[in-house]
Amino acid sequence: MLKVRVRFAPSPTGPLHIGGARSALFNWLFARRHGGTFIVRIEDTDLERSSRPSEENILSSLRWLGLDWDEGIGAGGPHGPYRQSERLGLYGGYARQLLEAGRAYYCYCSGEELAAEREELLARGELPRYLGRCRSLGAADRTRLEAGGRRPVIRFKVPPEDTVVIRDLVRGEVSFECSGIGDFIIVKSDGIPTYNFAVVVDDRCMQISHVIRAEEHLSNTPRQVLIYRAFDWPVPEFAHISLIMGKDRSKMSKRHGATSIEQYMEMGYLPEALLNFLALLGWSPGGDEEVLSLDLMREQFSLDRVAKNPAVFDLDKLNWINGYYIRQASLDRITDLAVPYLRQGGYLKGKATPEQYQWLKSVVSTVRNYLVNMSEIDLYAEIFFADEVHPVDEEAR
RNA sequence: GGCCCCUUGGUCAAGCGGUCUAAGACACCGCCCUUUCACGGCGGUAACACGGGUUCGAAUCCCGUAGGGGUCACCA
Repeated sequence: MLKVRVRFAPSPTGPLHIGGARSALFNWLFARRHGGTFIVRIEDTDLERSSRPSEENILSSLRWLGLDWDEGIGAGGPHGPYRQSERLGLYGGYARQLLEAGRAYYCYCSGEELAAEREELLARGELPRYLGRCRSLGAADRTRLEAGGRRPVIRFKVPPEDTVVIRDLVRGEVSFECSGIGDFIIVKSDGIPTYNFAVVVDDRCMQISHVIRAEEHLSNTPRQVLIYRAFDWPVPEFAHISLIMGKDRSKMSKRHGATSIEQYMEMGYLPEALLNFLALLGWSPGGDEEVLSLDLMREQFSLDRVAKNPAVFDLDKLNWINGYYIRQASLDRITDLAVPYLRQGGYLKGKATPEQYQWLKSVVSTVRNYLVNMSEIDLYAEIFFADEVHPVDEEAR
């Protein structure tokens, strides 16, 4: 097998969420399993929605989880920069190549024109897609349109009668007819590449061997393959992992409760428990043992044991795994983890004296069997700290 | 709606044509341990979406149907 190089390439438009963390984990496991390289790249070509705080949240969540990366933001590497907004100068040259080869063209259609075309197609019961009005614009047309103040986008010319077959490592062969794909935009009118173009250029430049990502990208993949073909670049292997869904079987979102890694951290979930749980959501080890450390998982991970069907996020099971890890961890560690919650609850002020710390340890050790996450220590700690105890009845006493 | 993906207990899942009267885990229920609760131990309820094929034989292969999901942006 060729050298394994995989990447986690989030868009910094919000905190790292459960699904993203699982994608990162699978990439990490795959890289570590095969002695490969794990790269973290930031896809921030959407300047409007991207933000530095989101990027920082994603990176710090990744670090908290213990998913370290070999190349990328903060780690450097020979293929940087690893933030797309800092690579903007690079994409233009590739777009020009496509233009010169006749594989792409300038398009001056306005938003209104596009919307009208769209409606017309819909009305006729046809697939809404760009019909290629600007495909054969001459130089004269272009100067005229530009004189009129129009800024063009660059569209990729999709070969009409072609079929794209993707060999996906988890889904098998998936094929798409090009007739269903309109000429899509690769460079926006402000000169910034779109996602479908930037990923391909970057994955090529960074010599990515396996693209492991969420299933929502599956239908984008044929477009990307078309670009690889146009450049005559080797196409990487793909592995599309199913989505994680909420209790109601729709895609996980805020209304399903906590979705960001940061929230779980704040509630007192242990990183290894979260990782263990996430790995089991879509991947199963060969044996019966389900409590697995990162080290064990990296030894056993393989893409052909990744499930095709989407998985429902089951908080009960996460709670069970987390409780299990809390019971297994050393008392010192659990006590340290408990301190911030006790302080927050007002049971502890300032730094604990050695005597207090011993007392805390004994409290933690008697109470830890009850915990599902560390923040719950607050519920059980009161009785140990209150000056007076008020049993509800004789039995409670 | 078009295209694409998916379908084993409430949930995660094993199973990759016979060993399936279908594993394991979570949740639930019961019993044991324990002065109580928790932890732990033991046991139990509970599933191959449906209909056609193929085959001596199908949870496993093929085709439909139904259901769920994703995607169709100058977002990623």
